[in-house]
Amino acid sequence: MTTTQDHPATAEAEVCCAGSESALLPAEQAEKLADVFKALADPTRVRLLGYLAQSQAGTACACHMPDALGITQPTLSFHMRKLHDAGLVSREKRGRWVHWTVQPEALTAVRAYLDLPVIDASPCC
Amino acid sequence: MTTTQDHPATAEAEVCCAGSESALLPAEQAEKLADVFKALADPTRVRLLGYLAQSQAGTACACHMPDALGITQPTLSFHMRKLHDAGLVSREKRGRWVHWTVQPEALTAVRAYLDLPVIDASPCC
DNA sequence: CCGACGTATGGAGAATTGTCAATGTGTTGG
DNA sequence: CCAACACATTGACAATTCTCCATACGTCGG
Repeated sequence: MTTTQDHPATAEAEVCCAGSESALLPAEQAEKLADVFKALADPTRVRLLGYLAQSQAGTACACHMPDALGITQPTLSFHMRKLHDAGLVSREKRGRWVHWTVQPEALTAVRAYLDLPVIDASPCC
Repeated sequence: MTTTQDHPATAEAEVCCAGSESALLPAEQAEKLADVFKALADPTRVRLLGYLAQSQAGTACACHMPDALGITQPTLSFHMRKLHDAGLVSREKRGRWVHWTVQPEALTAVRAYLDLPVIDASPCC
């Protein structure tokens, strides 16, 4: 279960650079980020969310969701549930129809993560 | 296989707004985006990539990858391969050790997608 | 050249995911 | 009140994913 491998000597100059020892994201936070990424880890859902975002006010009725996706109604329902569970869209029932709206706020954490502020090259290795 | 449901009449005012008919992302493009999201759809990989990004010049040797992850060496190799296959990191072998470097360019498409320029509310529904 | 080391790969098993057909639930129109 | 509709849920199945152990591969030190 142990991964770290001892370097021959910490004092000697090694092929491998002296460990930068940067911090690790807390497990809980990493899981929350991964959950959002999971919700987007399917082409159909990527298209559905993109479709919604392009609609007026980020809202569209499910009945407008294109047949071009080539999926059945239960499958569409399945995917919208995933997006909803991840907080990416909100659900509003108007009569018989369900209207979905993008929740852009749900993406702020992911966007911050993806900015990945890489430390510019210092004399390391 | 058909999802679209006919509205009683296109002419009549319905509960559901007149379809915004926005375009759908091309399947190929949606798959490429989903592939990157898949690579990030795991807490361990989210932490690994974050760790790399925080290291000097976005580079770190695998031997520095923290034991705190609680995974075995094959599992670490498995995850790094996923990140590599998605183009998120590059691999460079220096002697016995492998050094990984973040490839921030691989994220530009995803970042553009996540900007989701929602059209501000027009009189729709 | 040989043994130790860092990493990758193969195989196996449990868990999760995506899809569909069939069915259930709530709403609307006649 | 009843039939048609919009959507959700269930159950089933194939495919994928994550994890480990065992082992193979390439490289370095002695």
